Amino acid sequence: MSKDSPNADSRAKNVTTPALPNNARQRRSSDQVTLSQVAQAAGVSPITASRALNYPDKVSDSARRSVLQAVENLGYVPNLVAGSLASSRSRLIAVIVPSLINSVFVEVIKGLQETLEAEGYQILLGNTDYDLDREYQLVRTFLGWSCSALVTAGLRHNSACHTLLANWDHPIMEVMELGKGMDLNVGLDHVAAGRCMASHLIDKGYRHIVYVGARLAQDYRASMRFDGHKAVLKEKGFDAPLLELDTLGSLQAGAEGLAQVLAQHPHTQAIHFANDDLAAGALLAAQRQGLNVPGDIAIAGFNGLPLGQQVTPQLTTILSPREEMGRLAAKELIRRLGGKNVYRRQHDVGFTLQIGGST
Amino acid sequence: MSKDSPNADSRAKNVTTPALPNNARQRRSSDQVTLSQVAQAAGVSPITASRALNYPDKVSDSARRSVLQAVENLGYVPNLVAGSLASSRSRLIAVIVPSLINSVFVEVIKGLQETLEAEGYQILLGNTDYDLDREYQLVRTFLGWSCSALVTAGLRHNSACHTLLANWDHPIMEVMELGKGMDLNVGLDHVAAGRCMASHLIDKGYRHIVYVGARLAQDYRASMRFDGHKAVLKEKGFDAPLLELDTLGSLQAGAEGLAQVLAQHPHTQAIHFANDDLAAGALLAAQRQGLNVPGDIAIAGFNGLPLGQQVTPQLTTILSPREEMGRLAAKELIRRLGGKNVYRRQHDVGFTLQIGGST
DNA sequence: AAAACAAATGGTAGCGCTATCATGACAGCG
DNA sequence: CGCTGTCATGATAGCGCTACCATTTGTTTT
Repeated sequence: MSKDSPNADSRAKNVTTPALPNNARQRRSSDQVTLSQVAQAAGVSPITASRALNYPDKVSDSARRSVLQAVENLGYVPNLVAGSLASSRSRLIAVIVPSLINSVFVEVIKGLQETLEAEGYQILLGNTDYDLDREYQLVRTFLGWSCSALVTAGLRHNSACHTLLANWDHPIMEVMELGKGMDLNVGLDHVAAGRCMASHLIDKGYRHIVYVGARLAQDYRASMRFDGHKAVLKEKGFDAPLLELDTLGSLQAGAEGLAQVLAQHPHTQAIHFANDDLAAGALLAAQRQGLNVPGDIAIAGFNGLPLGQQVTPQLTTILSPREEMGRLAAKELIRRLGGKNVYRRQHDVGFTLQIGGST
Repeated sequence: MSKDSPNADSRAKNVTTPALPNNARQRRSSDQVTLSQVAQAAGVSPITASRALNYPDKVSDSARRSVLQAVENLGYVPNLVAGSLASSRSRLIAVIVPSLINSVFVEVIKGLQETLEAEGYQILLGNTDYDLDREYQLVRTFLGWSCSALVTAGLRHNSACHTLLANWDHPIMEVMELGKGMDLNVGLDHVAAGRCMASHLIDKGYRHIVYVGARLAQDYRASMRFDGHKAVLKEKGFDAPLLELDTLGSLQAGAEGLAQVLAQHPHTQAIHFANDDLAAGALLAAQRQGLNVPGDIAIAGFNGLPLGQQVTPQLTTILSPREEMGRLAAKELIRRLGGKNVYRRQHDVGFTLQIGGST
């Protein structure tokens, strides 16, 4: 076949192509209904259709009605990606927690979620597994989604993350612990909580008290509680031994912690556990071994998990308002996102010493 | 001042303005670094910069290096919204669960999350509170984000939701229960699980067995387990009374359930609880009341929560592989998203009867 | 040596929506 | 009656990125 005599097909191409100024390409992947189609069906312009959906009182009743009708008829689903790009507002809230195993964070998420979802925000969830570099990566990704705000557990970040967030011009909410954060902060004073429980144990007459935590470098809030605990004991002139477990907090680990304390510190009268999972695990293990709680050994926890309230004797613990923390954080964010003035950047949700029969 | 003799300033304006064809508006809200700036700094075209980041082996080593360097220098954070709009791929996975209070769903999320995040997907989290209309709303919203896939707990949806999903051309993963779903499915057979536990109780010699659940209309999987339970009891010629609590499953509710069963069915020998929270609550309550388990009353649960393993006697339960369910669901989704063939749409993760001392 | 091919890069045109400005209609007012 | 102000609507031009094609250069094949 000579190249001078192209076949009909290629000639057809050569003839039709110049008709269009450039080759008109087709990129639309799906057959998704667009706002323009809705607008056309409703007999209005695309921008009016947009307004009818986003600012209903900016359009006439008739326009609004016909747009909504068209949406219904065509089964239109707004493309939020396009909307966000155009408006640089996404109604996404990034939530970054260090763990999903630990029910404490889940309860905070729950509080956040119910409040934010009611206001039409969606949650983008990230889990750092207690790794600050991972946190940085997640923050980067989430900023890329033009999130309306970011919630993160804790006040500690690596320097890259800090820089990134400091230059970000949206609300940042740091939850769990109380302190001077980057922007907004809702939490409780963990050092004070540790002091509170230590004081309680001393008031009860215990002198040989061991603090048991798990992976304190990661769960640094537990280590802040230990700081408070230690300070009180030092003030009273007592030793403050620490036992650190290598496994993450769980019932199983609590049983292990009890065994180690009994082995290493046989005179121990009371154990102050970093959380209720550990404490309840120790309490149940003590019972299996026939130890009397608090007679042989007193046990205290932290968090006020339901489990601790149901065991016998009831676990002495410090009740932290976790869902409330989430809800308050969400409310404050919403205030801020609504352009309201923020009077306080720091919110102390407090805690309650709950004295059970275990001490 | 006559209007014919404008001052120098306004004349300057009048002179400069016509130079631009139309008034050049400025929309860029933030001073965010864009890919074009990165490209310029790297001395390549924007599209090459894009490729360097998204398809590193499609560009030369030198180009890749200089782009990455420029990214670093300028602190560029990719705008994922823009990228998603252009490519209609978002690397977002919608995850819709009925509850965050129930730790079972959280564990599934955990399994999903760790697997998906490792592959660079982000989770958009939604909570229906067991409301199918709410589910529909969430699905609509999430489809608007051009999610890469959607994970939802359960096979039941309202008709609008069903239609919407049926016309959606991305993978859909329905988890928790096993059955013919819309697309992919990873779960376990709840009827069989109910049968399994009922058979165990009968084998143990119990005849008067009550099933206790909470809000079965919502937690319909618990009611499927009851169906299995009932079927077995009927086959053996026994009655299968059901007690339905009005509060959601919790330790507290379990204690309440025990009290009601003892009041309404005094001859009851065994209680088959819909889940471990209820069962453990009842077990702990029984102990507080001085009842012997299983002597006075046998107690069984479902899920295999750690709590049930730590109480004495250990709770007889059915172990459901929840994190595994999440991980498997995520893996199958990733296979599918990677364009791999799917050999099986249904995956049975199974369950294990775990016999403790409580029956 | 010419032709065919692959690899690297770039120009262009959107993705679907909304911010911005412009316009036309209509009321109020001196 | 013209002037200003409000309201509803529309035309236009991006948001920042990537798909698509075209082009260039270097490498292999016949």
